[in-house]
Amino acid sequence: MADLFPSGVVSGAGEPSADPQQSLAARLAEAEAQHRPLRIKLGIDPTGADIHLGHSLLFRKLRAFQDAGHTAMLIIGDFTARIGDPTGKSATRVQLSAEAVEANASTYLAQLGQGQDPERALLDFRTPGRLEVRRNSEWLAGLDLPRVIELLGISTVGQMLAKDDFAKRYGSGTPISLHEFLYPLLQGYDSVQVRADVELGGTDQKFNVAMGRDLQRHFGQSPQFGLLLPILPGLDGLQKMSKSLGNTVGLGEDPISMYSKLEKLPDAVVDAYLTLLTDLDLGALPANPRARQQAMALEITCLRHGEPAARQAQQDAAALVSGDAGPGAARAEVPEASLRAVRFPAKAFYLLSAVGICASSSEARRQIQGGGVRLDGEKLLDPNREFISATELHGKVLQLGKKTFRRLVGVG
RNA sequence: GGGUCGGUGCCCGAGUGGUUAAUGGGGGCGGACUGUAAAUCCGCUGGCUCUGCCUACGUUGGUUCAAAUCCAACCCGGCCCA
Repeated sequence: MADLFPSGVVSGAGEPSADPQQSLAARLAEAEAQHRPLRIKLGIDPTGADIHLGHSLLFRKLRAFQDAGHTAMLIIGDFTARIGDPTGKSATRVQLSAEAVEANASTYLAQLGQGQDPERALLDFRTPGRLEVRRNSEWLAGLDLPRVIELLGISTVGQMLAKDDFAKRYGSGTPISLHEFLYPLLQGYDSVQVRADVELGGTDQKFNVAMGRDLQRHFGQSPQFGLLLPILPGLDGLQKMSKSLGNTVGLGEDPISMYSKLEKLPDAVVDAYLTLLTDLDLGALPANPRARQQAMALEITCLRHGEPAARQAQQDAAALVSGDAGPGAARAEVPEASLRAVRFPAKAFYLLSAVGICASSSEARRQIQGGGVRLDGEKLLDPNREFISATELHGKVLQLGKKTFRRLVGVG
């Protein structure tokens, strides 16, 4: 069975026992004795549409529990998402509509492998009893004031201010809205509702997970075990992987972009990726940093897209960047960009933005002037260079910097 | 509710009537170097099919030939008091 607690990956939250692994083991033994599967809670926040590698680490673990015969309780935080996330910088954030949340939720499930080939799916959607998907609006939307007050009474301001995020903001004079205090409580209440035995989360979730334990105790349940996984560093190697930081690799990304992002991951975090996202044996891998990096990129791409696609991506990525980008790039698989929306005659800087390589035509102009743009391997230096028709550009590869490529395709 | 300080570009943060898309730092992007890395050095970092034209310093209105800079009201926040 897949290891439920690989070394260095597990830490407990609020367990009396000094050894977290031991108390998880106790939990498992207890389930065994009672002939019942453990209920493993994992909450997801359907605020964005994409799942990235940082999330997938949690799902991998959840899957391991499923494979060991336990029940995954996937909680979609549709209610909490609608109000807003307190850990964000701006307290007032866009309130998502119910429809938007629902749309995100189904995109999530699709990415997790709902209705897909079970081999490639992140979670086991098929085996009966292995997965329950719940939305927390089921029990949160109807909470009445007396119950809310009861929840509020379980914690104290002091406890709330002990939470890292709150402590920082309070200390620095950044506003904290009262309703933000409700978050940990509501999230904890989810644990009560689903009678979670174990809650999975990143180490940054320690506070919330511990709160869940308090609430469960308050409501007469035996408190869940918090299984806290390390936070995956982002592509910058410094901060956590997070969409708002723009340092993510999305599970939905094509093999090439996935591979090429990963192969230039900072050395310092390559091993973290290997341990957290793959089952490879570190000792068996090449010691050379570059080779190791590539092995990691290949394996992760492989897990998601299958070996043939991953190998192809590796080759293509090499071809794209190798000095003679021209012929190499012409063969390699490059995302296509339609010229349909481009109005001809088109000046170079306009083309870049119209095709979506640059965010704006002004930026495109700057990039060209800065020498960062190539057309079929040839440096494009005049932002005002005019192209008269789509046929002139059809099939050519437009390149920005070292990693952005688009094959231009004309109409028809 | 009262007092007080403050709201500047992705972030932090200068600027307090007049050669301005607005000093500086961070981040980001591009170039050189390299291992498609790190470190280092250099450039760029509002928008627009752009030799010019737009829109920008919480919001709205006002005073000025001229405001991010002065005035008023409003909105939002920190701190202190109640």
